[in-house]
Amino acid sequence: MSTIGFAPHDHASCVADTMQRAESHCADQGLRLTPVRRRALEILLAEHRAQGAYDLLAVLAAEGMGAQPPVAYRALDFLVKAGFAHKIEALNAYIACAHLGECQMPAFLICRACRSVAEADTAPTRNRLNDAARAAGFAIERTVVEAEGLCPSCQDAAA
Amino acid sequence: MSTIGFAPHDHASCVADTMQRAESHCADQGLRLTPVRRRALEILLAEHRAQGAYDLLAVLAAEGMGAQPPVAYRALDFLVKAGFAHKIEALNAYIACAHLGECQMPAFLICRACRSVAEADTAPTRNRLNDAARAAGFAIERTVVEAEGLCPSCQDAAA
DNA sequence: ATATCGAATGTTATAACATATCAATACGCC
DNA sequence: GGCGTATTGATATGTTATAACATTCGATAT
Ligand SMILES: [Zn+2]
Ligand SMILES: [Zn+2]
Ligand SMILES: [Zn+2]
Ligand SMILES: [Zn+2]
Repeated sequence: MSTIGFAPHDHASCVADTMQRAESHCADQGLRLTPVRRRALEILLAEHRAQGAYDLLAVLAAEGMGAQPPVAYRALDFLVKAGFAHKIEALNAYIACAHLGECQMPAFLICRACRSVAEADTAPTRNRLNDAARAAGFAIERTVVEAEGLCPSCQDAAA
Repeated sequence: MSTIGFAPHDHASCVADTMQRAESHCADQGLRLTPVRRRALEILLAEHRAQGAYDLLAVLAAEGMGAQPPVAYRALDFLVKAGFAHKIEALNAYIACAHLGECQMPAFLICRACRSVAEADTAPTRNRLNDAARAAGFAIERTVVEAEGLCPSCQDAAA
């Protein structure tokens, strides 16, 4: 369990490492990390918070990289499919993956106040859900595990 | 773990029981199950499927119970807060609770083809998430556990 | 009975999130 | 160069959700 997102850390190298790994992953897999996609990933990575598609779009537009919703959604679609980003269903928003591509079944701790997000890998949950699914004859393709609440700093702020 | 929603069952009494329990729960808690709210619950209960707010609204409107979005969203808000319904975040849709108010931490199996939903209570998952949250100093207020895939009949249909 | 207050509803408008469609361009390959 | 595919540009539309304010309803207190 990493709590990156709530804890202070060397964020500059956090970003640099991830971009590096994204580059080489794309090279390996024959994926094209085009300028818009690359910039979209940088924008998501800039903060360990969920950002809406239109937030992303606003930044891209300000930089002259396309001003229509499809630009943002296409980039997000690519990043999600490549495993570089996740959609936070409870917020209809997006966040860069904290483990670049190594996620099996991500779980998120989501602050409702500041939208910061910590990502974990919760294999045990999958087992439990798998039991339930098997009993029901249900074929799981994707799982969503999200916990909403308050992060440490927002708890302090509320006190 | 109940797999109501996928398995055949006496749905008429499933509905009647739930409405009964909703009535008495409201009486106990001083909540008002007004005509619109009652009808909204009946509509959700009619199927063990997720229904969009605008689907619900269409039915209410056809019956002369209000034709504007806030009508549906207010009713849904009441039902969710009372524990009579859940929002399925992965679909932006709503479903009646299968355990009327007895849910601690619901988990859902969601068919992407027919939107039928089975509800389970997964206390063990909570423990795992709680461990993660405690380690991060995060205060969980609500959890979302959803598995998307294919229900038994839609698997058969696809075969 | 009637004034008052809070809850619920009616109504209009708009915000926020997401996709369909088709044309134009860039890229990799032969 | 010529071809097929992936990507981008652009317009329009579809879908989900809330803000804001007026009105009505229901219980309570005088
Ligand atoms: Zn970081
Ligand atoms: Zn926070
Ligand atoms: Zn039933
Ligand atoms: Zn199905």
